[in-house]
Amino acid sequence: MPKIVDHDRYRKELLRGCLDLFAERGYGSITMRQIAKGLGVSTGTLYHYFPSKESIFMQLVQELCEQDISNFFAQAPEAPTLEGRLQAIVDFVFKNTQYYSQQLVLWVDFFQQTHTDSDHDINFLRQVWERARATLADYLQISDPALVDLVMIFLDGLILQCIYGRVYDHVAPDTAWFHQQSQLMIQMIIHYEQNFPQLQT
Amino acid sequence: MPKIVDHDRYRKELLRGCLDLFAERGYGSITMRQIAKGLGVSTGTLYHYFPSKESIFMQLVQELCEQDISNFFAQAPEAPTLEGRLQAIVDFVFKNTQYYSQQLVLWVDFFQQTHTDSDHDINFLRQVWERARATLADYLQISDPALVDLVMIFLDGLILQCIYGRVYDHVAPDTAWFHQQSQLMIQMIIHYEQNFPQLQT
Amino acid sequence: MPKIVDHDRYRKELLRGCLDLFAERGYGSITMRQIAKGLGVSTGTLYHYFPSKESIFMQLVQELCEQDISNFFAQAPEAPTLEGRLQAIVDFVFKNTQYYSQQLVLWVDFFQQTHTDSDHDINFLRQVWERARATLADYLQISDPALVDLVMIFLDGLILQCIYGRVYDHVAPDTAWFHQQSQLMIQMIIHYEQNFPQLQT
Amino acid sequence: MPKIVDHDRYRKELLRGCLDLFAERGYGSITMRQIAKGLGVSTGTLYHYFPSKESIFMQLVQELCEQDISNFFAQAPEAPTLEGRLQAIVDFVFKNTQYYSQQLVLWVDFFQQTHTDSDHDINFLRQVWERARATLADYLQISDPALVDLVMIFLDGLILQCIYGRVYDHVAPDTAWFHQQSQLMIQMIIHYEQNFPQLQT
DNA sequence: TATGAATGAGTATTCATTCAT
DNA sequence: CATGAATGAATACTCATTCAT
Repeated sequence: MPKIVDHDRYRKELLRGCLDLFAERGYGSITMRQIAKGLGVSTGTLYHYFPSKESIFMQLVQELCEQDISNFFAQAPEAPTLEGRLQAIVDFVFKNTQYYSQQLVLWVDFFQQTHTDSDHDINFLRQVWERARATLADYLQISDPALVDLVMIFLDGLILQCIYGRVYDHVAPDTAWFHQQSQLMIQMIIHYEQNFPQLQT
Repeated sequence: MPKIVDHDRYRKELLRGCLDLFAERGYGSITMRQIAKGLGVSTGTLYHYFPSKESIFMQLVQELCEQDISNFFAQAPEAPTLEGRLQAIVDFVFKNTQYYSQQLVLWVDFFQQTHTDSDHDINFLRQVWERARATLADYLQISDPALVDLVMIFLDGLILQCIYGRVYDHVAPDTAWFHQQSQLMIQMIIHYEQNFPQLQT
Repeated sequence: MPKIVDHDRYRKELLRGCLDLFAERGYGSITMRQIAKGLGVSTGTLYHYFPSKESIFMQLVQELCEQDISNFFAQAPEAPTLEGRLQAIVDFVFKNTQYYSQQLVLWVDFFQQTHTDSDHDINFLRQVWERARATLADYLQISDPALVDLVMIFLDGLILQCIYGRVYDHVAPDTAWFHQQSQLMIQMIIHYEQNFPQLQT
Repeated sequence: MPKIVDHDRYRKELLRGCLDLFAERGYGSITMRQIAKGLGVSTGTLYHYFPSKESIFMQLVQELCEQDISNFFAQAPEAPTLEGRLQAIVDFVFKNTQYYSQQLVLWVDFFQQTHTDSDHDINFLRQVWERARATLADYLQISDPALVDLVMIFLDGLILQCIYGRVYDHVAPDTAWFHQQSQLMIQMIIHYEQNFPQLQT
């Protein structure tokens, strides 16, 4: 009759709590004690659920990719036009600016980590990444991978500028600026796509 | 005064040597001994020129902003058309992909650092940033700040994708992909600008 | 009372399983989890039967002393001559070289433990030790305690050399060498005893 | 103009200070902080001279073997008869009972360590060990290796009994007992050797 | 009786920093 | 100027032990 705890469930719960912590302090700087404290458990418990700091980090990256990216895209509203769908995505990103800022920081951290330590199982991340791109392509109903990539580039760049903006201004991202840039990009794509129909399905 | 010049000269020399080091291991993970070793000096000497690790980091960010961003844009070739100038910029970024990847990673680190430690003099960075944007606007001869921002967003996103690509594939950025995306973006801008002339000077 | 018997029975069973574990890793290095795993039980169960790690160790030493030393000597064959009896003992030790190597290591560990922690009830060990010596004297039919001690010294030294040998050569103890040394010692004792009859009963 | 310290000299000095510490608490139980404190330095300094705890331990074993065993045997007095030389050795061991007790404990610890961790360079120890035996053979002027081994077995067993004695009685080794056993052994060897002259050079 | 989740002090080791030379 | 020895607090991680189930 052991203490009844759904080990896996609790592990994922803890994992979710780690995003803020890693995003705020970064992989290299945050300590296990800080993580444990942030999660409200002891270091011993943390190690009961995760074998190492690196493992937490890797599992977190994986979990976020899998759960959030596909999940959240599934919740996206239906829209009849490409413009509407692009708008929906941009709105969605805007509503979750902080979340995606954190995730971007996490990914860059991840880049440094893997880049340095060499031997890591990176394949699973690649797959998740591809799935994210496929989901986006699916939702937008764009078959040309180049255009999908362009949208991703734009969204990444947008998030990055928000991060920089937060550093310089210590303010929340500028709504007006965000929408101005989004509209500009959407208009460009729509406008361009009307003259180069091969871009769309 | 000659001594001071030498001292300062050497300091900047050391500083330049730090970019690779910080970019590869990240601010949080690299140690002063590793930096010293990477520069070929003793820790004592390092502390003779810089009061702390944080100081090196901050000075490095500043130095790179001041020197490189504006400097390198000044070296860009003249081009009669907007398309040519955009092309020149994209080519330039492509030729220095590694450098800008490192710098992007450095900036994200910087974000975490300042975000966490609160009290830092960030103003000088803001100014440098504005100067970089102004330089870009100047070179492109675009007066609409929105469009300049869009170009920056695109370039940032592009670099970020290169970083991600390096993680997944362990390869140098894909030349063909890079150019495909660049052309798409440039064509969109050109195409769009021909129908919305208010965008250009 | 049957419950208590079962409890005690199981406790001793677990105890016997601990010898290998303690002997291989040493008291200081082995962990309770390793012991539990080695015994095929949970840490909780281990603590159900033993109040602490130290307790397991002490009980193990006691158990081994009581049970094995006297027990095994009792199983020794009858022999009419001193030479035969010495031979029987040496053969017995040789057949159980591994066991006695482990026990010797255990005793040295015990020495460190008690030596450091000061307050332990060591008296029971002293008694067991005396009983072992008495048993040996009895079996050999030697009344001179000095000669009994000499035999014990020789046996201890022999085991120790086997341990060293195992470290250097990573091989099982050398049978030929073992017998050569035993014969030499036995001959010396016999030879000496014939000229100094006061040594024997 | 660095701080002038003879790195190697100081390292060996620290090493010598470690014998008592390791012998008293054992490799597995002693902590680096305790070692540092016992040596009167900081943990940082300790790690400046030794890369790891294991390294200290291994270097200590090597250092003691090399320096002490051969050194101290060299200081042994000349003696015309085998009896005199055996006496000299026994006296020497007796005078350094504590030292050799510690060393024996150290060796048993070493056995556990190497036995467990598998891959260690043990060869150098084997060589030192052989040198020690050769030195002993040389001094005793005994050419029969079997007899040399017997002496070593006797000495090891003697030390071991002293250790056990210390546990039970909490007293210094019993001088009378030590000499009684020594005399018995010496007489046996002498007596035996007079009838089996092949044992000597 | 048996389990294994939880704890937090403790472990080996690292690190930014200082300072005697 | 330059060195690298010295420091001790901090880090990732472990461990004996407890206790709810």
